[in-house]
Amino acid sequence: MSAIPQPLQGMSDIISPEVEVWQTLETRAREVLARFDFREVRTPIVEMASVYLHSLGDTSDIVQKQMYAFETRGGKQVCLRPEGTAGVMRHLAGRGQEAQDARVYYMGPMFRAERPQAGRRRQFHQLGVECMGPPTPEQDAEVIALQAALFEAWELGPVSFQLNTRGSPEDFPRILEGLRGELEARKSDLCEDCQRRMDSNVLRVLDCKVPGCKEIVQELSPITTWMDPASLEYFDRVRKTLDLLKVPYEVNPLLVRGLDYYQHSIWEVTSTALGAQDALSGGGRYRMAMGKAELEGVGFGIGMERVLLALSEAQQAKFSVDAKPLVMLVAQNDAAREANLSLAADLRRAGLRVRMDLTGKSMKAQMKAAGRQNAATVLIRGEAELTAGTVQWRDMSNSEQQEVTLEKVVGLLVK
RNA sequence: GUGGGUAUAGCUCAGUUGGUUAGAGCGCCAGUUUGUGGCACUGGAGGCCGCGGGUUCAAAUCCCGUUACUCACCCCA
Repeated sequence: MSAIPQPLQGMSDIISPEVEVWQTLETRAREVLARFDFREVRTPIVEMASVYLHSLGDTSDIVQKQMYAFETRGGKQVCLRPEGTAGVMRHLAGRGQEAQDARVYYMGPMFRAERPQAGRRRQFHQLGVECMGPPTPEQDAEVIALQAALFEAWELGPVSFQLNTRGSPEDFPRILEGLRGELEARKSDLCEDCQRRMDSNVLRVLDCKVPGCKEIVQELSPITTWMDPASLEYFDRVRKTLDLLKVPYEVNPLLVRGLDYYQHSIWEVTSTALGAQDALSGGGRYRMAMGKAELEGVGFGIGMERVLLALSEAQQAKFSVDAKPLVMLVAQNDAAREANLSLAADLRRAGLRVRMDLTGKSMKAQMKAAGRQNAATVLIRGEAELTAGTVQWRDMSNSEQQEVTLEKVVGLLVK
């Protein structure tokens, strides 16, 4: 047993019937994305480590300890992508006007070396969207509307859209200073983590789950206190546009997001169907340096594993049963089995899903297999049918059986 | 990186205060008069009880280590 290799920790094979759920989600997503006129971009899974080092913020945990990084034989520092935005920015950087207008999306695996838990894997899959261009509140709202359309297409049930603003980069120092100032007096009442956060990442104090911290946070001034009027005006227009686009949301003044590159609109989608990791998706407007290029855009990433977890069993079953009905060919003897090989070729060419026994099992065993595999139709041939040029057509749902000529079989099955 | 729980047949699990050939259900294979499924009955295959070490006359059962799974923290999708 120990000799058989297992997948790496936090990575797993995705198999039927679950893989059909993935396929359905992906297909529906592509339809929605096309309606908003977004195009797919497929960037490499391995990039130069520098692509992430500078863009995600050097202090984030992702960069500090979660990257699968290694050195190539040529001595290059590379890593498996821990998220999608930076790779897309690497692609767009230096592309001038083309990049200015980009509306792109990606789907695929990301890698972070964390301890796995419910809704968190080391290899996980994200669907991400990046919309470039000048920062307008209307653009932010349109991207949020796209995200809402995705969840609607997936029939995900009730999800909560939570929206907030981080203000402009000019606001940041005032916000951090303001927060630290108000927290300083209460520092000894904060949990250990939050005392550490006061230096490393003050904003994170706002969404601490420890009850004592929550109380303190309630008494703080909202971060909008330290924002420029222009930033507040920006946020108002995002909200107005969302109303016009008929996207329901709620403002959560305590919402913060982990990555440094966000500014102005940030949002999260959560589901009560999930455990501790209840965020299905997170997004926001960002500005990112990539080499000497500076890019700004708005986008979001959706954790596909979490979407699957949030889907009810019933919905998953519904998404799985889209396979075509199965036709099973049953043979009484070798001659019939050989004839069935040709029949199988014809039926498959006609687009039907066909299986047959190739090992010479008894008819009883073949019928049993047909039942187990949920065949809709069984075509049976023995000596009598071979000489007559017919097959026995058995409808497995009601056990009704009749003899039909070979010429008619394809036509009957295809309709 | 930190902490809790779990690890016995393909799957879901029993296994009493350590005791001799390790069990059940489902699934699988074959039969119940030889050209036919789903029900029922009969029989069969399949486990060095995660891996390594220790205690003991004796370990699935007790002790230590290790790996994986799982849940939570940190952090994040």
